[in-house]
Amino acid sequence: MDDDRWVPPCVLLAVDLVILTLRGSRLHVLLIERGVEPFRGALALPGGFLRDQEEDIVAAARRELFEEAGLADVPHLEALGVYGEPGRDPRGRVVSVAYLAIAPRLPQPVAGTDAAGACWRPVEYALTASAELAFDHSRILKDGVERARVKLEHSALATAFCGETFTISELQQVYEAVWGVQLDPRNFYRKVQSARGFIVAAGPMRRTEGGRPARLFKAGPVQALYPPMVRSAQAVTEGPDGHKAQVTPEGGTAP
Amino acid sequence: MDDDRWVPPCVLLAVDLVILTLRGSRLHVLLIERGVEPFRGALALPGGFLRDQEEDIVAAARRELFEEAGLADVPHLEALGVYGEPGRDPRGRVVSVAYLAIAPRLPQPVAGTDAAGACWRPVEYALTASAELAFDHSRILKDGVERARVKLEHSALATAFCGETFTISELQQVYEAVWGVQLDPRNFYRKVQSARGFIVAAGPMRRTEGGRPARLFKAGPVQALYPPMVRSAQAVTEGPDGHKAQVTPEGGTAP
DNA sequence: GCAAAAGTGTTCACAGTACACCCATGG
DNA sequence: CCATGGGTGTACTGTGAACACTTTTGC
Repeated sequence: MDDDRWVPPCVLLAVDLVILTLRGSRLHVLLIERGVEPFRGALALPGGFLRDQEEDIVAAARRELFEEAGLADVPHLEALGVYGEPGRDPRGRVVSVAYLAIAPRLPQPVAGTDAAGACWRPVEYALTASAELAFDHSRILKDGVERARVKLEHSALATAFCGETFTISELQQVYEAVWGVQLDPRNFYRKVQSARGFIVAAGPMRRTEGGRPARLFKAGPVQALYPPMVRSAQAVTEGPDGHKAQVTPEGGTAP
Repeated sequence: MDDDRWVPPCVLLAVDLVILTLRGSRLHVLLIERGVEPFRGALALPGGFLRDQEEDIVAAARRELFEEAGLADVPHLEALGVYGEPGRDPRGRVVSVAYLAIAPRLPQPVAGTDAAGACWRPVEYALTASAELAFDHSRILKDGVERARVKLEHSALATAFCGETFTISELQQVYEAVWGVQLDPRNFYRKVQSARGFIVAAGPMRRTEGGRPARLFKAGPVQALYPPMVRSAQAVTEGPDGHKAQVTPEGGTAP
């Protein structure tokens, strides 16, 4: 790879964060308004450079999250990918490591030193052309949302969107918001309980808001879901004109 | 993220490659024997540093693959992850981007400039303690193999292990080798054909080696498989004492 | 009682498995 | 004719979707 004289080139290492949360049954992403060039004034994912040579990459991600949006204690950061094409950043060769996190109702973020403002935006809005994020952040966000959708099927991630304890219908709202579909409450009820170790009863307590009180659950011990929560069938989505349409994997309408 | 005086730190960017292929119905990985320090003489995944500031990361991966093992034309490199803990490389702060590739019977690799030798090793062997790869390459290889297993379920990746055209039982051998299980040929035959766009007939030609000639197929147009090839059931694996045992997702034995 | 949400039971269709059986070739 | 692997038909079984129905609360 190198002879003794040749010295490998350096690159600037950055982190970017896709932080997703649920607000009012819609999926939101944390964005900041950039306070410095380049892309000053544009919306972007929170992130920034490594502070020094020794800083761990995940640690840098947590630090930036705190500095730019005042958020601490975000539970789990999952590596999403690397974005390092030459030319993606006008400041030079910047390679960015993207992380994905998911959390229950997070507090209103506060603007930090390099960010003129931090805010939650619905992901559909953030992905429209009118929002146009800085750098290649639209791409990163798109990858992050897709990753979240897939993870919901095979991992116990959905409970991370909820609070300490939750009802089954609250958990259902997570799936509906992230997947953008409607699910049958009765079948969801059983399906989620049949996944062994996914959720466990949290005391005989009950909480209410409307009809019959619901049992409370908390996240179970397992990470990998079996059987998985499959997304293809049973999924019913709102059509543009308000009626319901079957979602098929091909994207067409089922016969 | 930075004030005007502060300059972000540089890191050395490397690439590592997990190249998988099938040899004699077993899954093999491409390894090199390191010809330079550190870890001189140890086995490692092929890889190396970016050549210059402007080089694309995937391009660097392809270049290293050619330089270290003489392999060109490896079809598709998929980003596997980033490995960048401080201390993973004694030469300084090295952040490595790992790629995964999968290919049909690749030629015998040739040793390159920095590699004393390049060779195919069965993955079970490469993952044992006795093989002990350099750096954190055991971890990367483990992640790569697991990724390949999962991708076989949901994507048309398996055809990439085969040649231009292949029979259905050849395709089955791919699944059996990567998953480490045995499948029922009759059911596999139909299942693989029911996944729309996965494989398409390749002419009325037939090829033979034993019994009745088999139809030839080639890779179809789709990337995502529907329905997916599920791995859980129907999977029968050889027990240590030779008899067959049911594989359950929990790893236990089915009742 | 009525509305609303939680939770249960039951039916039906279909997908996955197992396996009997037929087909096409080489020796 | 037999061995070998390719390919088809079919019965059984479990899971998911659909939906009727009961339970428990507030008003």
